[in-house]
Amino acid sequence: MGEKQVAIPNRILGALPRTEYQKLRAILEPVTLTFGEILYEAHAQIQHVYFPDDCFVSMLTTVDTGRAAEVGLIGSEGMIGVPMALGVAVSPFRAVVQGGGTAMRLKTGDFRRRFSQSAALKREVFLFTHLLMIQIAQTAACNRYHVVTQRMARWMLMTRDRVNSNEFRITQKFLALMLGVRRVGVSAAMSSLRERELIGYRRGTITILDYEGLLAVACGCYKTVRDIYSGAQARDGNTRPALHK
Amino acid sequence: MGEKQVAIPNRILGALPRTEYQKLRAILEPVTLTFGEILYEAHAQIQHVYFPDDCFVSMLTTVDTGRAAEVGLIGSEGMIGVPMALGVAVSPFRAVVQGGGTAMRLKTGDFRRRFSQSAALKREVFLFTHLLMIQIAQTAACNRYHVVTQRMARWMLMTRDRVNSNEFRITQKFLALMLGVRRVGVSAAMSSLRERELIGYRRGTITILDYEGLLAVACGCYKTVRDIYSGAQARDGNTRPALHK
DNA sequence: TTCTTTATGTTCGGTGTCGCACACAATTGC
DNA sequence: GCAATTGTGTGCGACACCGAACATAAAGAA
Repeated sequence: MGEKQVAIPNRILGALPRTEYQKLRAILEPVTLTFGEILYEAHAQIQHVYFPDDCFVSMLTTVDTGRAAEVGLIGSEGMIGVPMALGVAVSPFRAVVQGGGTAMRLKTGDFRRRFSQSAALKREVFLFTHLLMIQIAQTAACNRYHVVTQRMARWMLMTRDRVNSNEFRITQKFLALMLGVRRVGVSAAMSSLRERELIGYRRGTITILDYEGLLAVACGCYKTVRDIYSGAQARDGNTRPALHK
Repeated sequence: MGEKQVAIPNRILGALPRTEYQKLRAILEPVTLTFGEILYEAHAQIQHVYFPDDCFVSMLTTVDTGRAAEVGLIGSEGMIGVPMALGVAVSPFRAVVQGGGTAMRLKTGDFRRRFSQSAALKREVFLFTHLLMIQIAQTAACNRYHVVTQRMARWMLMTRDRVNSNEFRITQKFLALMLGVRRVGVSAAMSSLRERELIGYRRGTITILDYEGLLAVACGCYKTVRDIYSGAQARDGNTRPALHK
């Protein structure tokens, strides 16, 4: 039996064969990420790739000057630093910690070395890259078609999945920044949801009271992406149904 | 000297070492793609990957039921079938030929084989994957912030670059579908641009009359993405400045 | 030719979001 | 205790876009 099996919160790391993981383990550095911390500035060199345990990170892209919009939300299901897997050491996006917590990280050089040698790591990271691309594309369409209330509900549901809790901290101001709308719009949308008893909130803390109800308010983008993620991650052993030929 | 060097229109294929390309050449199948042709349906198996010569293809993602939005535009600078490079044989998007022309294609099995054996092909395809991701993300932000006229001008400029001509065929109806707006909106925006003598059009044919003027009308998203693309592709021999460490 | 189809132009009321400004409430620091 | 900071709620006019319906114009088919 040997040493106790410790649960690995991060899905990518958790999906690696035991031996692969052990090799990585030695060079993985546990870090605590705090709300607001900027992991990458846009167009800056990537120094580390991060595998979140229980934190989550927003990917933001900038338009014009000053205005930004969230294009992706990454938690324990993924990795921050996907460009490294594509041979690029510059992050096109700004990566901001939305929910504090712990993560494991690797120096870019270490990542590059291990990545080139581990078929399993490649497979997992590439699969996540694919999923992230889908999430970003869905966000593009979502931004085009759906109103603030729907997009906000989607954001809350996505966040819930990533923090694995019905309660999380976010102010209206920050939520407005993520969605790319005025705080006033978020304020109106949130009070509407509170009135319908789908959520509760007070001064920076949001609680999801009625998951199903919120799901009904949110646009289908949430469900679409969630199902693709969970479909890709539903696996027995090494089989990955549907997605792989 | 040997045989005559034929120009390779597709950038990915053109960037391969001569010997690599020769090996691919034997199994590349030249095809003619016509306007409206659907290369992949969303969530369907990928049968071929395509390397456009002078045609270009829209990637569309669906929301709700029936409504779709363009998330990417791919011409001779890229490849259709990026998920294959990530180990996934299912296209998350619908791929529709927007501008007819010729392309080279590979069966998925052939692509997989060659891809796993060619470092150069991997490098080029992964770089393009990275660029495509940036384009999609920029589209997400663009959809959020910019008005129809700006987005439409951006689309025209992107298309111009891909067909390498100031004139191309597209009806208001189709342009409306791509942008995810009403045809009425496109109609108004186009007549505004015509009045300012930035473009000309009649029954399905658009001509860019004033590139600089159109650039001024379009949102910065066009320039942002264009510069990243050309920066990544500016290369002397094998050096790829800035993007690679 | 005439008929049909396709492409483009115009009008209507309704609504979601904008930018701005201001008021109030809760928390923190002194 | 009080002041300062931060978070939230409201009102206002402006405007881009929506859905729908209808009108005109150009191209192709009979």
